[in-house]
Amino acid sequence: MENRIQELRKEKRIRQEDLAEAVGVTRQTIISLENGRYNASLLLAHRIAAYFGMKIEDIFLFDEEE
Amino acid sequence: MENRIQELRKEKRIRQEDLAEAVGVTRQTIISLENGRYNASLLLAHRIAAYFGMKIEDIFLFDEEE
DNA sequence: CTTTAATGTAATGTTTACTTTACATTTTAA
DNA sequence: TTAAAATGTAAAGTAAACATTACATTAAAG
Repeated sequence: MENRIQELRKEKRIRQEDLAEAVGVTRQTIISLENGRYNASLLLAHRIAAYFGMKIEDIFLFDEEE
Repeated sequence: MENRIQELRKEKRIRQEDLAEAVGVTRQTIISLENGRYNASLLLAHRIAAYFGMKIEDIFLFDEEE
C-alpha cells in the first residue's frame, strides 16, 4: 500500500521529527512509513490523516487487490 | 477505538465466517475485532470498509484523543 | 427437547508495527 | 566550503495483530 505522507509533509514544510512528535511516534516510524518498509496501524493512519486534515483513504492508497 | 462491524454485519445478515472469508482473515480475527480485543490493521480496515461500501472513518470510530 | 448452526473463549505461535540506540549520508546554510 | 540540520540505515527488542486448534456456550430449527 502506497501513501502520500512524504508528499504532504513537504508541502507543509515540516520535518519528520515534528510530524513524528505530532502523531506520537518516533522519527524511525515516519521514515519507515515514507519509505514503504511497513504500513501504519489504523490508529496511526487516523492520527496522520487528522494532522493533515484529510481522510485516511486520501493519504493511504490501496491497490485494487488490497 | 470502537467499530461498527457487528452492527453492519447483522444488518447485512451475514455470518462472522462469511465476513472473515470475504476480507481474508480467520473467524477469530472478526470475533476479536467485534469484541474489542484488538484493532484492525489499516489493510484489514480498508477491506472491511470496502466490503460494506463505506469509508474507514464511518466504520472505525476514534475518540477525540485518538 | 434435541440437534445443529452460530458465536465465544482460551492458549500458543508467527508476523509485523513500532521503539531504541547508534551511526552514516544527504541537504541546507553560514 | 565547512558545519549543522535533516534524512536514512541497521540491528535488536517489545507489543500487538493475526493464525491455528480445540473446546464451550448460545441461538435457532426440527
